[in-house]
Amino acid sequence: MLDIEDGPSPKKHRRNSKAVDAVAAAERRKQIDAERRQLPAWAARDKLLQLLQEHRTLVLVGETGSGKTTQIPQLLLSARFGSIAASDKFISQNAGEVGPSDDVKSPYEGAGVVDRDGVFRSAVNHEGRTQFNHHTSTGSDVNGVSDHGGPEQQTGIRSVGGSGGSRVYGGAIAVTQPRRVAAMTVARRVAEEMGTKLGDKVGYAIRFEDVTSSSTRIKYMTDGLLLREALVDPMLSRYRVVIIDEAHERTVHTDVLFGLLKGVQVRRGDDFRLIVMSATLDTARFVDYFPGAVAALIRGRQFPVRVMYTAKPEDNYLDAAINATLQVHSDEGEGDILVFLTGQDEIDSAERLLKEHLAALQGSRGASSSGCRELLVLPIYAALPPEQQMKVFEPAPEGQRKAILATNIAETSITIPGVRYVIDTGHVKARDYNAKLGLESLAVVPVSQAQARQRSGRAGREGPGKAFRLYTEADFAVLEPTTPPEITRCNLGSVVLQLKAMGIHDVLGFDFMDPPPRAAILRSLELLYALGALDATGCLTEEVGRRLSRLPVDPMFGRVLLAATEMGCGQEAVAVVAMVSTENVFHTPRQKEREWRAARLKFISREGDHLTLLNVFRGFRELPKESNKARTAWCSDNFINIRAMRKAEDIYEQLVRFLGPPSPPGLGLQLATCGEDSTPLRRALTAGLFPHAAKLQPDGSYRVLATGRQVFLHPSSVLLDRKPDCLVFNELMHTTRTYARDAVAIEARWLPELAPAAFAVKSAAAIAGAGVGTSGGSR
DNA sequence: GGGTTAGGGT
Repeated sequence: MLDIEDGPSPKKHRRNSKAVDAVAAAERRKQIDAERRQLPAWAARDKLLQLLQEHRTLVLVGETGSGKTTQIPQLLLSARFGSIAASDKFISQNAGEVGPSDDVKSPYEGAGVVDRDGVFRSAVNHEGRTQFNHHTSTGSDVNGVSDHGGPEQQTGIRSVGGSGGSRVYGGAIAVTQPRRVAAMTVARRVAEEMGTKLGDKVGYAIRFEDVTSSSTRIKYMTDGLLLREALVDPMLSRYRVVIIDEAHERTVHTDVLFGLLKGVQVRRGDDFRLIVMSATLDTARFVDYFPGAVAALIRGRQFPVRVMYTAKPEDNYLDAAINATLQVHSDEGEGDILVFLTGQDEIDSAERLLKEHLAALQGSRGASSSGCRELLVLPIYAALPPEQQMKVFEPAPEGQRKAILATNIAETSITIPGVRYVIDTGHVKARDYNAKLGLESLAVVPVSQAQARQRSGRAGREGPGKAFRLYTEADFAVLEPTTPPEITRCNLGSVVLQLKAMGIHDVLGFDFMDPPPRAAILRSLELLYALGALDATGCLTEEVGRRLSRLPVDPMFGRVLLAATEMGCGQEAVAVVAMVSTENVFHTPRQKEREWRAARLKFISREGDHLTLLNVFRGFRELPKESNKARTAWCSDNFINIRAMRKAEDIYEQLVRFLGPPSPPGLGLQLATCGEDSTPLRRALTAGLFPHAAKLQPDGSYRVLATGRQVFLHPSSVLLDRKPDCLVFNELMHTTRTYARDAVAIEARWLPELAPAAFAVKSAAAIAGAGVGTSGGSR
């Protein structure tokens, strides 16, 4: 044991405190060890390993609280899937001590009544023991794992040119997450569980941060980052196992990875293992997609959530939400209320209405009413400044209850402690993309059943909860089962460019799990051709295409950067591109419109939004980087979102690293400055954004030159009261009308000069293999 | 003349 007795006294003292630390650490390890064994994933480990030995793809359903994300990678490592000796201290210490899985299964036995949609309506607790209830579902349950899913398709694996040949592959385990915070926090936890330093055996990598080393065996990372790695290393040769976690979220990145991984599997054969982890039960899609895949279930640990529906449809969900909040507040026991609304505006007005109601109630009851606790109304959405966001995480003061009015940020991205009641309006503001029109839209639509379940589940994180769905059970039944994958409803410019850069020529034939609309792919090919990233045969061009694929920005903005380096305004262009790659720079609360408008005045450039954003960036950069206080105050005073600014700064620095240095990954380009002359910058913007060039019409609207479409300048644009004759804009967004957002004034005569390919008619409609056409024509 | 869900990038 620990020797705390020898040595001279000063040293002894040090050793003593060290020893105390060591004892504390040992205690902590013991506790962590105990916690691990409580996890359903722990109980499942033998079965899981067996499955993984027999199958190259495992589709693992691990419900909330199953411990899949932290435990499965460690399990693989201990079984040498991560090519590390099993002498790993923690594992060897414990490997022999584990009893039969059934021994550790019992603590989770409990009972819950699960209805058809898999949501608890009520639960029966076993006397004195059950705190946790798990979803039960299909099939029998052995050691917490049950095989389910479709018939195995072992024959589906084809070996092409021998499985892997003599290629020696690396042995690390990659675990992808859709969000950076998740990658960081899970890595930290697992490092602690394994008793190693973060960045040693366990690490993480996200866009601006790489906390890994040559000894890293388990690497948590964002899915987008793994996709980036695939660009350089298409066989993902550093990894013996890739785990795609939260696969049910179906991000664009996971969906592209699926297709790539399928190819990797074919080529690497038995040398490679894929685990697709999902929190929802619909594994059939995954099992059908990956040849030879087998599905398994690890039960979760969630408190029961009782789901309630309205008896009749509500004609105004906002009013209904306010009434429901007040009703829960007056009728239900302790616990905070989480209300799902669709957007900032709606949240602002709900907040106002709720407060009015509360004030009226207070008034009618008189100040002496003591039976009624206070209700603290707190908004949360992504654009809210961090200091206001933080308020939802603070526990409500004694005798008060929080009502949190949230967008879907509270569905997955953040977990708010104390929530026992969820109010689901059944609506969400969702982005969609019309490929034929090249038009994004943002509209309030009904949620999917999966989304409704996710929302309800937020009530059962800390104790039994209740979910109030502001629609009828019949209405729930006719909702879409799941939200369509994002890849089927977004602009594919970057995706197509990445695929091309990875040597996938036939993008239309790429094996997507859910193929995007053909029109969306064609449109992206056209755009990339117009930008000069693809040649007439649909192949990546070296001078433009290859370089654009390396830049972590939208291809149009990448083109702006390349042009800017030639036009002597690289510095400014990098700043502008960094700023437009960031959402929500300006905080524009409705109640304080006069204030934020006044604050914005000093940044406004008459030439457009890009130059206005540049002024903001310059202003921010003048503040000392190390003075958080000064920066926070400046942002707060100017109604500017500090998170957005930090992100813009990170992107700025990353882009400078990519563009400037002479050797790879640097492109060795000159980043000169154009000072106060905006012309070079506006010309560079034109060189990349010309597919979005528009001309003023007599009625004050604009006409997009490439498509002939009528659009309106977005009311947030600084050009709204100036209306230049010609402009380029970042994107079109359809809400109440079709709006052009982020516009800059240009000269019409620049267009044929800077974008001859697009503004001279060309017939490239049937270009080899890829159906590349022209983007627009001259007018 | 009038308005922006949430994520993510070697």
